[in-house]
Amino acid sequence: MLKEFREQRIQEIKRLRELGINPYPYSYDKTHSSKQIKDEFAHLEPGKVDENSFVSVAGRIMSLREHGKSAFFHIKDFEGRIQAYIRKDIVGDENYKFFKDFIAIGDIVGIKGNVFKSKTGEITVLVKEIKLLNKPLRPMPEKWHGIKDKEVLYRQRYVDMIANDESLNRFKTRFEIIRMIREFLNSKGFIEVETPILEYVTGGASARPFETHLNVFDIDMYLRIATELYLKRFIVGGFEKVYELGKNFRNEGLSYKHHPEFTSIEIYQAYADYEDMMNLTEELITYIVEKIYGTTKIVYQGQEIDFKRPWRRVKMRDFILENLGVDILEDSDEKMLEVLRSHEVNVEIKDRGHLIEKLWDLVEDKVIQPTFLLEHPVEISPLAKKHREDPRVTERFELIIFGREMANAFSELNDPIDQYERFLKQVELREAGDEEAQMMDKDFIRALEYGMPPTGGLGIGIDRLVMLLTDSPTIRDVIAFPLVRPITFEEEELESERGVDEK
RNA sequence: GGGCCGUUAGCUCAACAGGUAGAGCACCUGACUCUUAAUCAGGGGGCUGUGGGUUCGAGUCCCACACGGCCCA
Repeated sequence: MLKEFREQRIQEIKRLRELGINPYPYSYDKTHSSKQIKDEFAHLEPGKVDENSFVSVAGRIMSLREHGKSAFFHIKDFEGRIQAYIRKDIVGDENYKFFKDFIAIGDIVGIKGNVFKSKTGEITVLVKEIKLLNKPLRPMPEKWHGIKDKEVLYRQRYVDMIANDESLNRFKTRFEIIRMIREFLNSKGFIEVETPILEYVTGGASARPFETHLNVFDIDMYLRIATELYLKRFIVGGFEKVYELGKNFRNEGLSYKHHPEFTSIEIYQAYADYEDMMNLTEELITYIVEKIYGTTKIVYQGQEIDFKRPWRRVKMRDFILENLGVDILEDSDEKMLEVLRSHEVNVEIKDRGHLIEKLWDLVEDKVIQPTFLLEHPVEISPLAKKHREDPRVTERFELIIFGREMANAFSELNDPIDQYERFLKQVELREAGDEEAQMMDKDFIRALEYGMPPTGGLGIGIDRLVMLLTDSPTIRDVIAFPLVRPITFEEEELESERGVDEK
């Protein structure tokens, strides 16, 4: 069937060429987008053609209703859909025959004409001229159910975006959010910088890195797991407000909230502390939410989330104590282990840091509304400055929304001796088999020895933020081309053609 | 890694208790000058994910594998 369709189309293209029509022309002069037409002519009276109007618009034909000597169709462009109406008495016999013989659903066309409002009140282009801009070889997906097969959605996102408007819109929103973040930070004097993706040692997070090899020096390298340590080198060097928005890589599992290649932003501001970063976080995220929704309230997976400031602040110690009755600062490792076991948590690595992380995992889901979780213990925060009033904890916060970590920030540790000792502890853990423990970065220590001003740093997970703001249940819905288990192109094609194609 | 569910026409989905595989859309032919899930008449399209087994007979039951989804680690 698919093969027949393709054959038919190839024959059609041949006939077009014989008629002197290029099925793949070079450009088209558009005057309007679909949305501009709908906005500009919204005032028209139903049934009347605006003789003074002239528009030229292009897009893909998504539906087609023929009525003998006339036809209605919708074309879809980046901004939406617009209806067009073509009549034999207006375009002439020859052009109408061309339309009937050669124009079909899925084709990309350009149309020129006047604008009118149909009897049913829809803004419509009355076609004077139609030009074929591309003749696809494959059939479009079903017109009102779209594509539901997740495998096709992920492997062939272009088909998803053609068939499902909400998919196209989701990605529009994603890149809109990214643009707004840049807009916001640039307006505050932050400078977007770039740091290496290929690194000799990688750090700034607890994660297993991807390894690769640099032939020219014959050394193994890592893909970065975070941008933190290089951004701080910028601060040492004299930059005061920097950020980097880009991809990080962690060689770990896939889940609804994890993807090995993901996007984050890290922001550093000299002479600021974690309080300042909390304010920045609130301001930045409410700026985006209000710009997209026009209000501070959104609904995520049926749950209302209110970004109205100020957001709740709760200390990690207090929250775990309230919910599990265990004090992560005072109680013994044994007590914590006991609580974990009573919740049937399997603990593989039994150092204090991991026990605290596991305890937090148990209660994380209880935090729905935007909440700053404060003052994480030193053991689990090797890059954060100790709290000015309690050296057992750090000046750190995580932003938690809907049980998910959305952001992580500290008053940055700038004491080189303290940092060195923290790295040593991480190295111990690493040697004890914790593959996610951080690596010693001696050059980073050296940089700190030259002096880094007091600095506030903040990282935000862009994919998770986009999930929240587009009401997407899984991270793969907001990554345009997510990881999928590789099968060869031929296997993929066979899967859809079911062996009908002989080559 | 473990458990559960799924894979049938290009797409979205049916098919009782094991008995010749079906619908809508899409595609092709024809009718129709304000339709919008247009309508009407006709037509083509399937190795039921892959491999094995049970059976006179398997989309359906059993085993293995592949891919996907959900939950757990």
